[in-house]
Amino acid sequence: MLERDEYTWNTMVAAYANSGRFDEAKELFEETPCKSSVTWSSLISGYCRHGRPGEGFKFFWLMQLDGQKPTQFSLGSVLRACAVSGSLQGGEQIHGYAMKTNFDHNDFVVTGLIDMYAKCRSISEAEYLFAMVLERSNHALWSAMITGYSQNGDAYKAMECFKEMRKQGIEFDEYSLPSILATCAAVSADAFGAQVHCCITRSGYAVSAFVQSALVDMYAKCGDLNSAKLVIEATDIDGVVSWNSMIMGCMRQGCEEEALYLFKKMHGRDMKIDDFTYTSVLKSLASTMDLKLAKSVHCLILKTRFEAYRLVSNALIDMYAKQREITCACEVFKCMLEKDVISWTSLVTGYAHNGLFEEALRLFCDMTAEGICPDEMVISSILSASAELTALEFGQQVHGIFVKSGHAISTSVGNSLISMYARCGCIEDADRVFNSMHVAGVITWTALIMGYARNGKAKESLETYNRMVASGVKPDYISFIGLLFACSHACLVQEGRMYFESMTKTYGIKPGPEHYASMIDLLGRSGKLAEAEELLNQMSVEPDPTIWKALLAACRVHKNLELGERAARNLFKLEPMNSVPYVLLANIYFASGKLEEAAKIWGLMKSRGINKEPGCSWVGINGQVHTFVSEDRGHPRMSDIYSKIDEVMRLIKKAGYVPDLSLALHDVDEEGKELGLAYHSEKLAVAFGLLAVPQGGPIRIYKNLRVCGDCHIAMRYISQVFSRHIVLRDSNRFHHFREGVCSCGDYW
DNA sequence: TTAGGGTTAG
Repeated sequence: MLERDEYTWNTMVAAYANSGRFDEAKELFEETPCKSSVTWSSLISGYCRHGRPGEGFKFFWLMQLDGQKPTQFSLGSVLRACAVSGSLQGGEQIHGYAMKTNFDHNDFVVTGLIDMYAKCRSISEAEYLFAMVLERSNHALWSAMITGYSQNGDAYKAMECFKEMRKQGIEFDEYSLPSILATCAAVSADAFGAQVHCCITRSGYAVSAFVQSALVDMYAKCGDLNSAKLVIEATDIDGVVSWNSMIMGCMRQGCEEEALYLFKKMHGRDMKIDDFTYTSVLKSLASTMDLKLAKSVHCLILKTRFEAYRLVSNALIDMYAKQREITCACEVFKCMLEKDVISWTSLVTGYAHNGLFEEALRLFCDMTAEGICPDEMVISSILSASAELTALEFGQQVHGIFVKSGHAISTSVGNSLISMYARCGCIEDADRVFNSMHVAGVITWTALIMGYARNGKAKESLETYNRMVASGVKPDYISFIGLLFACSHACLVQEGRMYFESMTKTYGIKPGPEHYASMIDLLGRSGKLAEAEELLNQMSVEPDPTIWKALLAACRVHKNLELGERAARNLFKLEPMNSVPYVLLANIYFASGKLEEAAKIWGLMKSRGINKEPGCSWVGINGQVHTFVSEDRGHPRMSDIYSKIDEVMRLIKKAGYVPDLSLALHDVDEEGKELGLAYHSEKLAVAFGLLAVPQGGPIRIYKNLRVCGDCHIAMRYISQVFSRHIVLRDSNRFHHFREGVCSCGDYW
């Protein structure tokens, strides 16, 4: 064997270690006859660069045991390893050792320390070290500090630091530029970014791929796609990062087609395509609904083995779920070897997006059982699914899990909690969450406005709106849905008209179908059918089914046959299989004495094979749902329930309740009618609630259809006679019965 | 011969 000098041994160890061939590097290292600090540093640096901080650390301490003194090289390497792996503890240990060995004033080591502290989220430590440096003539030192501020989300300080660096006559370089541009991108500081761009053009750094991609990303994030494109076209560099940023930028601006075109162009040019490219492309595909293209991109991902990247697979799950291909989403999820919280979140949200709320809840349980700690995204998502199912107990448990996780309640979790509690009829809890939040944005306020409206508290809803405006938060499209909903459910005609007008006049928001539906409901039910019709005729878009339904319901109350017929005919066209317009129209005929016409509608309904959805009420107790239909005999405690109903009827009649026999079936005698009413699903549910819910607790009943008028009266009496808070959520709204009074004021 | 700071993504 040829004699090698120390120089050659070291070069060889470094070459193997730096290319990640650790077995060979270690073997050579062992064979090296006189190991110097350079030999050690070469091996340590290799481990630290290649994401193996544990081994880097091990050899660093072995080096000291071997009697070698640390150098700026070995210290720099282990600090980098700590920074990359986020190991603050390890970094602090090295900091202590650097002080002991008098390296704490070495430029290389201090830069490494600043970088390590900043990346370990201890920006004040980094700031302190930076302040302690007397002679700051070093690029890297400034660069580390600027990046530190930037990555810790302090854009202002990053920009100030950049300006101060320039003031002190230190030139920027290709390292400090991408950081400052990323800061501009994060806060959309396009004016500052453009100034930096001018400096770049003059300096010649525009040819650096790092600088170019940071510039493209800055413009793309600030929404200036043209400038971003010009930056790409200005040089011959075909950097994958620049293209990725461009694709993301197009996607964010809603130009998915353009994003996909760029991807095809990359593919056609045989450019490098990476995991970032695929995640951005999949995100674009999620909103295009182009399943064919989606599948071919999926094939490409499989062919190039990019499904091994968790973020790519997560994006695939999300994309398929949004394209309503939940089976494909499940397949991708199942094939993943290592799932993270985002993988689970994507599928949980995907289920909810496809209306599979029970599956979403089940998957969330599987996730916690697997020991995955839920983050705020999945918490928000699962709270919405719980709200959809009015699964209060589940929502409460999720709230508990989140509190236990020790995370502070973020705005998105807070908003979801308010909405969940309000939609489950617990408006007091919604209000409590609202008051505990430090930041209330328009979504937070709107959740509470809508919550009060749903729960029959129109006054509080309007008050909340006024408080929001007074606090300087501008209402949005959805705020007005809540507000007008509140007005319509409390018959506040004056207020409704005023808010509806202010929507366009003060805030420039064009009313949508939801706003019209509330207004027409409000005007119609308060008997102003002509005004309702006028508003309907003014609409610039075609009225949707909700609007016609509101009008038809109003026509039923006010017995307006002509308008009712118009509304019903429109509904027959728009929703041919919906039984509601048939039933309502038949009722209008019936009430106007046109029995033949009524019978015709019933016949029409039958001949078209449309069935009236059977009324059904349910009560959830200890995680179990108890469902009742009218005259149900299927519940295991039926005899107790029927005895309780007899008792209830006896007691509430004594208190003044008179059954409304007009709401009973028409073809039975008086006694039969009364009994029929007594065994409506709502009454069976409340009787069960009285038996099963301990005194003092609210009885929560859910009904798939609107509550029957007689049951509504009975609930009022029951709440008084039995001193119970009864919460009844029907298909339309919440009714809170307390001491003989309903929150809806009997207007519903 | 060994070393410090940089861009894109739910």
